[in-house]
Amino acid sequence: MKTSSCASCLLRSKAVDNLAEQELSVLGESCVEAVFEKGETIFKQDALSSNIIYLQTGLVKLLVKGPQRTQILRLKKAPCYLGVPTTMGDKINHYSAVAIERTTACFIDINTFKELIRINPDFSYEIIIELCRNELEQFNRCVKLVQNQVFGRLATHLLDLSTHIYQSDQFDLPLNRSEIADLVCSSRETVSRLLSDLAKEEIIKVDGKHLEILDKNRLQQISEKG
DNA sequence: GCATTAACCACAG
DNA sequence: CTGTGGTTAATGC
Repeated sequence: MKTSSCASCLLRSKAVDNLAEQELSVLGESCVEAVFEKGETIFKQDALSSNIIYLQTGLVKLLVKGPQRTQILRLKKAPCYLGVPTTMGDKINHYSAVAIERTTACFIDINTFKELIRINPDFSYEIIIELCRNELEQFNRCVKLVQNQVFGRLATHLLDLSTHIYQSDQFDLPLNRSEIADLVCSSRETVSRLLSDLAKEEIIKVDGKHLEILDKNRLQQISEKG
């Protein structure tokens, strides 16, 4: 088994930047790097989890099995940690993570991670910050989902893809229509229709999975007012 | 009542 | 896998 050299890693997290040389080598010894192709599962709901995942590159969707259908909790883009709540908070995963782009992930042994949290406050601080930001994002998403109409929910997520994930007005949708529906809590048909409607209004341009945002202001209005 | 919203079904590229 | 049309139920003037 090859051990990773976290000391020389260019993609390491801000938290890991705070580790001393000796801590870095401890981390490296308990850390394994793996590549996931689009569609491959990184970890699975209900399975035992004994690792914290750090995403170096790529894009991932988090899924939960609901009573009716599978819900997409959210998308997560590298660099970020995955599974801290689900691994620290319980023995099993409460959700699955599936790569939706080619993704490189480091698997960190939970005991090593806990030990680093314990001995290095600057490391812990960065982890807490990331967890807190996550929680705030989740709260916002929750309110949007519950109080906005589908139009607004879809618009919000298109803007999110554009500004936070791809940093461009043009990108290829990483999900099919049905998955977008699972993300915005709607049906596949409605997503199809709304995308064509937005295209008719010349707010966006759609060609299969390719999407271009033409009128960001109007999309923002729709996103806010629903 | 009448309009709007959005889900479900069905069927065709 | 997608786009559209018809139908239907819930909700709001």
